[in-house]
Amino acid sequence: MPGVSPQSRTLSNVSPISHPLADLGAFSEVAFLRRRLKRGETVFHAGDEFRAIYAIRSGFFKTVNVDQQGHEQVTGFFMRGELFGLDGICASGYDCTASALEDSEIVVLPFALMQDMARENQAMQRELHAVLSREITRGHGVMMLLGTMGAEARLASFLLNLAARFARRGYSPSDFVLRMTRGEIGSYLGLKIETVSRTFSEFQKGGLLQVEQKRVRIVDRQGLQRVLAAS
Amino acid sequence: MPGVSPQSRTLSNVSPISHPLADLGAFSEVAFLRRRLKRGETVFHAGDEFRAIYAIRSGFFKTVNVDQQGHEQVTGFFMRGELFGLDGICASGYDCTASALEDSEIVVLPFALMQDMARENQAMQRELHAVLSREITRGHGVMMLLGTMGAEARLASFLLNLAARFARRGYSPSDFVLRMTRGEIGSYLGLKIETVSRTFSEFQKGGLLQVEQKRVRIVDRQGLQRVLAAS
DNA sequence: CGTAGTCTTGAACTGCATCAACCAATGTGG
DNA sequence: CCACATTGGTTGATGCAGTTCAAGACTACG
Repeated sequence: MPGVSPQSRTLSNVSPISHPLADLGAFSEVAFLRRRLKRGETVFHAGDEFRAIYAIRSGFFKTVNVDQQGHEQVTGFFMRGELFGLDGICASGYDCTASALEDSEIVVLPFALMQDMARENQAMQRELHAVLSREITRGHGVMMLLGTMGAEARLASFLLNLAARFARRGYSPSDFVLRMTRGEIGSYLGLKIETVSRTFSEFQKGGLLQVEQKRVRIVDRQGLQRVLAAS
Repeated sequence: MPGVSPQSRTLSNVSPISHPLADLGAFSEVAFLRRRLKRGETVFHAGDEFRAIYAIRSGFFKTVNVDQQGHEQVTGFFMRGELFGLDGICASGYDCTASALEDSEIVVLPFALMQDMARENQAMQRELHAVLSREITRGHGVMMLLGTMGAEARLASFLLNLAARFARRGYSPSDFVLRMTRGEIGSYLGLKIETVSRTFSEFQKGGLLQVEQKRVRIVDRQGLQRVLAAS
């Protein structure tokens, strides 16, 4: 923490955040320790002692949970400005493994320090609580997706969610590159890789998407939303 | 808040909490406002302005989320000592509707006050953060269940989870009464009511359970765990 | 340039949903 | 207190969405 004391900082100038996860751009501007990761590197493993949460400055991450039976599932994808590692707070440790899907840079936010800051600064406290509750809400969204939607609706929902998050970062919401594999998408959506692949092809044939490998162009946004509604 | 100032209280004497959601017995002992509800009454609706979180003194609750398409899903069941209403913190409002599954009593914990207390008292802050992150972790568990398990494993997991929570409250972990309907179980587990019913019957025939209406006796706990492992 | 990882597509299978009928428990009004 | 309605639950028959198994194509990276 070179120079400036953490308590003197504030997050009150952070713009109100909408959708799925945090968008705490401001966190990533703060002079905390940074860390660079290459594609495939892990930030922490499930069971590691909890010390910090992480804000993404650049790149793309996934979190993977494993249950007692050894089933693995991707429980989240995170992009620039979003936070991960929020599980495991005050628990025995992280309950997931976080790894980079491309070369990335993150900001390490030691949680003890975050708590100190939250106690000193009400705006900071509110921000922290908002981040946590937003992650709870995101979980509910995934539950609904897995519990009530068919394969087409799941993929459509996933793509529209990605598009919205790219849009808020100033990227094109209709033309982007998927950083994750079909298998990872399937894991997240509770589908097999073949089903994901077939559904992509189907969307392409239906004129909703243009897909070439990892690049996706959303041709008919409304159409995708209709797929959602049709479920 | 009659008499005692909130800042003077502490939660540091609360025993460390394990499993699925909060077990903040201590919260319910505090002299906050209480509220009695009859079976079927709702505590809050999705979209209501967020003001408080709720601790259960007695009874049983469910939370139900609704998405844009109007799909409903039960996202949680909560029993004595557990907290609900954690979503919607610092968001526009609750994202679920909470209602009582039987005549119940809850403690209203105004969140602004909780935040004040958390800023004054580090133990309280830790407790609050633990509760929030535990709810995130619970969400991950449900995602895994919905994303990777078959019907039998889902129901087995559900019953074993209930059993563990009853046990920690001093009730029998092998003989209890379900407070929710088959439909509500199905909604929570991402299954149709007929599948839930059939799976109960199947477990009964297999000698794992004895079921009569809402009363469930777990005859072969190990067997249920084997069902989990078999998935 | 070759090998490993990723993706696509086809064909057959299966687990859960759907549709439908019936039963049991609980509640209501005459 | 009984007749009837309502709600919740069970069970069977059938259908289909998504899985599984299998084979081949494309891509990327050392």
